Amino acid sequence: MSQSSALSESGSSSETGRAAFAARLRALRKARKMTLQDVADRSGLAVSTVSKIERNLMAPTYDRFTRLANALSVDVSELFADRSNAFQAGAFEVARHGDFGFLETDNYTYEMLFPDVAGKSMVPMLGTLKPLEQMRFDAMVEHEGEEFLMVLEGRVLVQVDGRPNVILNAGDSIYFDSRRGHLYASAQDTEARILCVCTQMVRAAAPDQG
Amino acid sequence: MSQSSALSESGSSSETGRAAFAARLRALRKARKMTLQDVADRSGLAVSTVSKIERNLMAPTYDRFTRLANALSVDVSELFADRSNAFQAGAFEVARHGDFGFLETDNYTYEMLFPDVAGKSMVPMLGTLKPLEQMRFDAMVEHEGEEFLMVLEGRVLVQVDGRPNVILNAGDSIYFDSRRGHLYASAQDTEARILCVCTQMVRAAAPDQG
DNA sequence: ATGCTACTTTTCTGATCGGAAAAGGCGCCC
DNA sequence: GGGCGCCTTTTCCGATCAGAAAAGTAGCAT
Repeated sequence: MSQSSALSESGSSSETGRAAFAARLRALRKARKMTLQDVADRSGLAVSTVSKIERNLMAPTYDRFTRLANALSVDVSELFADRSNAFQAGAFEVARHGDFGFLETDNYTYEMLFPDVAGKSMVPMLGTLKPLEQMRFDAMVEHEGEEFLMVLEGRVLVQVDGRPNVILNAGDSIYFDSRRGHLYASAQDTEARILCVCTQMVRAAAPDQG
Repeated sequence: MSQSSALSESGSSSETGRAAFAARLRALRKARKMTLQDVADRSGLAVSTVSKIERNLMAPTYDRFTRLANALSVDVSELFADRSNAFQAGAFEVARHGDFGFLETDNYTYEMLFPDVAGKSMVPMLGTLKPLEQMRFDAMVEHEGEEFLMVLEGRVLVQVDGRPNVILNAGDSIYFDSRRGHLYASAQDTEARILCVCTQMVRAAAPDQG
């Protein structure tokens, strides 16, 4: 008893998601049309144990945990992640040229590709960059994840916080940690076109309402 | 499979890699210059518990588990995955046009971009596709992760297992689950150029060497 | 219905976990 | 050396987990 106040398992708020986990576990088993016995055999656990875990009557320890993942042949992380609106297995989507959602900021015009594919682990977008003189320079962006940029047309100036500026020509590319502040601009007086792929959604960087 | 192949758990029913897990946990804490007390506070666990877990004297249950991940502010999956050669924080690398490692297969010529950046979560590559008639069709590739493909030049035929074939023109792109077998080819009698980004390393698909 | 079979839940007991407090280190200052 | 923080490990015991076996539930024959 006692100390658990801070942890408060009972409170729905600070749940560690065990209920969801339990449900996921059962769902995974059912999806494979396996019985408790099957899972028990493949994992080396007792049937009763699997049953209790699935009904959230018991919190499995590390070992049972990994064995369960193993028995269901999923990566352990899949047992934790809520994939309810995750990338759908077997997903497949085509984006025709010009077929996308626009995202306009002070500095950029981005065309988000595949805006309808939820939970994808990469976010590809096409960008049109204004010339340097027209840019606001207080608007460096930083966000979680990694970023890949390739220049399709024109010349692009890339500023990454704490790194020397780089000029990229068409066909050049750059890969960096998005957590560093970064900023792109056309390096000439015409617009440039880029393809940019992030591993995480970029918040529609509020330009100056800071 | 994927990640921990090298770790070789061997006996499926024996060790579940807890020792490695324990070590990783301690390493993570040390890297953050946190004490057992710190982790205990942030996780709501007892100091002794954290100590025991780190020394592999105890197998934490689901709840302690997620709390620990939380306290160390890592994703739970990171506690399982061995990131010994992970992406370096603040990484930043430029690839000039023509500056890459070649990867030649029966069907494709790929140019891996940023081959030296280890542990990046996206693997971008440029590809030159031979015309359809010259392709081997028994060599569909499938691998973990997701895949993004954009056509830079030419017209490309994309076959994805269980999906209708698609012809992409320059500027078109496609996003799909790489676990479905897939195959690209130039849809005309000249070569096509593509940019392809995967979320996982593509094994140098041995075409038919058993 | 009765029985049969396949699957799941409950029960009960030993094993292990989890936490508070006590006991070790260890470096440092006086 | 003794005292003193700081961090870690050990001890001890209640709480929880884990498994074997018993009991319950459901489908499906006869």
